[in-house]
Amino acid sequence: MPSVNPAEHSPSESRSASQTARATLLLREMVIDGQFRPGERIKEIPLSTRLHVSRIPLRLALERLAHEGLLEIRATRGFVVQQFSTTDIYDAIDLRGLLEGAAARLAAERLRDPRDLAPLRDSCVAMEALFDKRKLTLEAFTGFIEQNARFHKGLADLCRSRILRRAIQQASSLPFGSPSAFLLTQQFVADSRHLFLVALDHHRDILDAIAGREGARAETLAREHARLARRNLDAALKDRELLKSVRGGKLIEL
Amino acid sequence: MPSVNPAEHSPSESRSASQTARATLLLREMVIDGQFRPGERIKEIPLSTRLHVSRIPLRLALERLAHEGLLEIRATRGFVVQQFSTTDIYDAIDLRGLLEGAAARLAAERLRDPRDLAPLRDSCVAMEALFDKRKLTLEAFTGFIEQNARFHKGLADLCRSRILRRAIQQASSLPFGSPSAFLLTQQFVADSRHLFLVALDHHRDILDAIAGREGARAETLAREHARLARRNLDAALKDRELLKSVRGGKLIEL
DNA sequence: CAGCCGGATTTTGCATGCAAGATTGCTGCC
DNA sequence: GGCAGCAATCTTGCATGCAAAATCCGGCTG
Repeated sequence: MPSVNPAEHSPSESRSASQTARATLLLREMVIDGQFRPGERIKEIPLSTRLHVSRIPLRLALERLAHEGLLEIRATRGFVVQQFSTTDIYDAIDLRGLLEGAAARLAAERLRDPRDLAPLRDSCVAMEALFDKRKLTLEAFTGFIEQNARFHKGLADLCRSRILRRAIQQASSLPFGSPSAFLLTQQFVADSRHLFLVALDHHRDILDAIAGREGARAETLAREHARLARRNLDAALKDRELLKSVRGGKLIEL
Repeated sequence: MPSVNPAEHSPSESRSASQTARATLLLREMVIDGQFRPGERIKEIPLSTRLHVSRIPLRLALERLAHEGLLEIRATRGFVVQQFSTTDIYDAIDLRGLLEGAAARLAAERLRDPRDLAPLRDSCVAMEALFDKRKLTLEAFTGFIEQNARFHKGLADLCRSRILRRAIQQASSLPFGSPSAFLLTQQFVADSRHLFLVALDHHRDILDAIAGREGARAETLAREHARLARRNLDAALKDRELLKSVRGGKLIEL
């Protein structure tokens, strides 16, 4: 067991939650970590002993991950981990862009009180503060990720559409569909400063468009903003070794 | 069988499939049929005896319907049926329009062999044939629904994006998100002929745009096409009694 | 030598039962 | 009379066990 199995360790951390929640968390990490070969049938009994849960909560966890899109339910019974082509990933990014674009437009159209923009504004201000130092530290890096998530969450909330918010969440839970995808590795830290500055600029523009109730502009900007993730993907794809260290990289078929 | 509970009858029809599949089917119908009050907590044991399945497959069915968006998982344990505002329904329709628009654009952009358009073309031809008679019969009505579904399915397939196809399917499984929503009742038959002719015209235009590789045009057309469903909703909303007879109408909060 | 068929083994689907947690109603105190 | 605390009951979460279905493997036949 070279890269250790988290199930064997630290059972204390996640013991409080339900078995199903634990199994879901652990299993998701295992899948994303590439501990199953794509196409390989996942057998319940060995997995349940490995995760220290019984088969019932394990089954529920498998179902949930299948709904997320990480696993596939084979007609002839059994779960299999999904493999993703680079096209799939591009499509997932564009899908999120499409949905976030719609959210931005709706946010502009349905905005009532400008004070509702506070979460977005705060995120921008906080990000700005992170760039004070000339060099990007690791804390600043993780702080950026955090504020980025906050902005995107705030955008989804602003559209005042449960339906669309739900769709965005589902699209973001898709592998590589998250707004922070491909940013979650330290190797990029050195090159990331520029990217982050551009992203912040995008955020400011989107905020400005919503504040000015310019729906079409907000939509276009948010849609294009998602394509920043493509750049990261392109960078990762250039170096296979790097790709393997990216979260979920082992699920990409080359 | 007008409105009786299907669980009590015809256990023969769905006996072959798995218990979970049966439970999912039956439960979905019960929920859409309004047999639970929105906000009411669904108790597993009485339901399981009523559906003639044990709690394990019932639980799985509940989870699936929750993922579909019909049920909500309450934090303090338990499932509850969702209620939908008219805004929710409008948003669901627009979401499908957004996604189908993207699919139409991709279909135009990624089209290789014009022969791939055959499914869409066939659907249009078949629909046309249904209008031969001056008056719309019930068979023609159901035939229209069928061909409509075929067209929309074909559109999703043409975009060559698993990710987008998946998103469309999820959006369409949302209550009232289906391309045939609000058409599934006979009361509308009389008024529907005009609507159907318009829909067929839209389909032809979308097909034409894709065939001509006019991505932007195809996107706009498909997006607007979804708004036909809004008209049906508006018609249904004018008459409360009518609304209650529409599939899923009892889930709408007024 | 390849393909097919049948039995052994594995694997999943599901029912039952139990224990922990939530809910409700009652009682006693303020 | 209202509220807090407690207890009884109900409800869900989960483990175990069994049966059916699928898979695998070896032998047989063409």
